[in-house]
Amino acid sequence: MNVLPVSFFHTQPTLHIAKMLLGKLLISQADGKYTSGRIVETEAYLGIEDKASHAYGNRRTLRTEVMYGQAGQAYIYLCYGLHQLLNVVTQCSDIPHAILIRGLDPVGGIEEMLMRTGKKQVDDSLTRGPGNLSKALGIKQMHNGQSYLGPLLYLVDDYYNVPEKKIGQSPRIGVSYAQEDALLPYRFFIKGNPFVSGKIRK
DNA sequence: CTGACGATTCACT
DNA sequence: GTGAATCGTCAGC
Repeated sequence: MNVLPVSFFHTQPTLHIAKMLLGKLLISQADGKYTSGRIVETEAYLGIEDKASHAYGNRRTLRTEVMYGQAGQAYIYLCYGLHQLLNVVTQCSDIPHAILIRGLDPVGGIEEMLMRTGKKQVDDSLTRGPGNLSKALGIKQMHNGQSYLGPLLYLVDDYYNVPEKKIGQSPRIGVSYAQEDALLPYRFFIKGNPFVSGKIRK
């Protein structure tokens, strides 16, 4: 059981980090409660040269500033005015890479997740998809800029092993606006896991 | 200041 | 398969 060190987030390529995050534990603290899940789906956004990234073309605004900051922070983006999307900032300052967490296998605090989402029992939709998992974990704007080394957010290696042959790769979801970059295979997922979103799950 | 729009989800046809 | 919900952000005026 080991909290990932800050070096994990800047000493290897972002695409590699996105793949390595599969199987890691994500823990959140909100309203004094801890909830956690195992990451089963991620997407990489490679900053200034990636048309799907908010930082494409080196666009630096109040919103994107977090991505230009230190590795290992959370970048949280309000999508469609409804959904908080949870990212991990990677690479050194001024290189605005990020990884979107898109799917979690629930592990701890499931009762709290059910309360937050208003569900009566666990089903695949509890933490499948970036909007759903943020709701279940209680992710809000207050988590923007928080470190994944704690105390509100943690990424933990509990030595859960994801075999290479269980890892799938595909284009990212919902980024058709990014033209040719929409086809880049920057999405990673654990094959067959029910908490992976989208159609391509194996 | 204004308008268009989105890294989504869910209910409904 | 289609459309509504819903609001912060950003480019352009």
